[in-house]
Amino acid sequence: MLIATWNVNSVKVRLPQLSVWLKKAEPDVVCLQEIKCETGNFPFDEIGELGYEAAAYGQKTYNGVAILSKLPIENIVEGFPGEEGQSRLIEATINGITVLSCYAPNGQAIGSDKFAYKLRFYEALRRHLDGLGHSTMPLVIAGDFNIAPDERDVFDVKKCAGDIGFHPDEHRALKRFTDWGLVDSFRLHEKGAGHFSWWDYRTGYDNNQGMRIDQVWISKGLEKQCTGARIDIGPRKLEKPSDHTPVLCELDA
DNA sequence: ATGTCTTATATAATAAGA
Repeated sequence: MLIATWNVNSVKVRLPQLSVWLKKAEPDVVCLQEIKCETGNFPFDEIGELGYEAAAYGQKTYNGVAILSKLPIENIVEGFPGEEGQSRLIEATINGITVLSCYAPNGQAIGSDKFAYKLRFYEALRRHLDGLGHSTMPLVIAGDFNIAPDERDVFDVKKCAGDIGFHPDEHRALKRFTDWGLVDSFRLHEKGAGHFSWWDYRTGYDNNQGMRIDQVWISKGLEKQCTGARIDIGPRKLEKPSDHTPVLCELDA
């Protein structure tokens, strides 16, 4: 089962690129973030024509998450207690695996109200996993976590140190969350630095000033079944790209 | 500090969020 995550930055604007990529990459499951539309405005018909079922949880203007799947989607749960009115998590069962699409808060600036919300969100996310069960269960939580896990995951350690997305408070929050029993599937297969999933529109893509802030986290129970993981930079090079590009994880499941 | 993109409001620039 090939599972992917992609922050599309508006599913409406990105539908052409999404359509092209689904046909080319043929993932079985795709977690989307920043769909930026109300649930009722999600392009269910267009996605259906491409061979995917979809579960969406959106809101006006901002945020919004979805799960696309070639396999049947069951037990859909929209949101969780830590979202504080923002559509940032959707959960479903696919092929016996609990799949969550997650859009963690950006946090804007260190010390801001939005930064405090980001830290609260992570604490609530951990509590939510505790409620779901033990890490021996088959679970995948994929999305835009708005944190680069370690020094290999930013374009310039000195420049990024202490900035949003690479701050010690964020690393503590991420660790507390992943200590539930999650493994960064990308790092099971790639140990090197300089592999990014997001590049700021303002600094551009060409100089590779990116960060690896999108991850497919898998439960320890699934670790042995993870046969591959990669980032597909193709969509970031297209016309009118999202600022993020898809991250993929292959599971023998 | 700057750069750009998307959405909303409202029909032209701005603001907010990222």
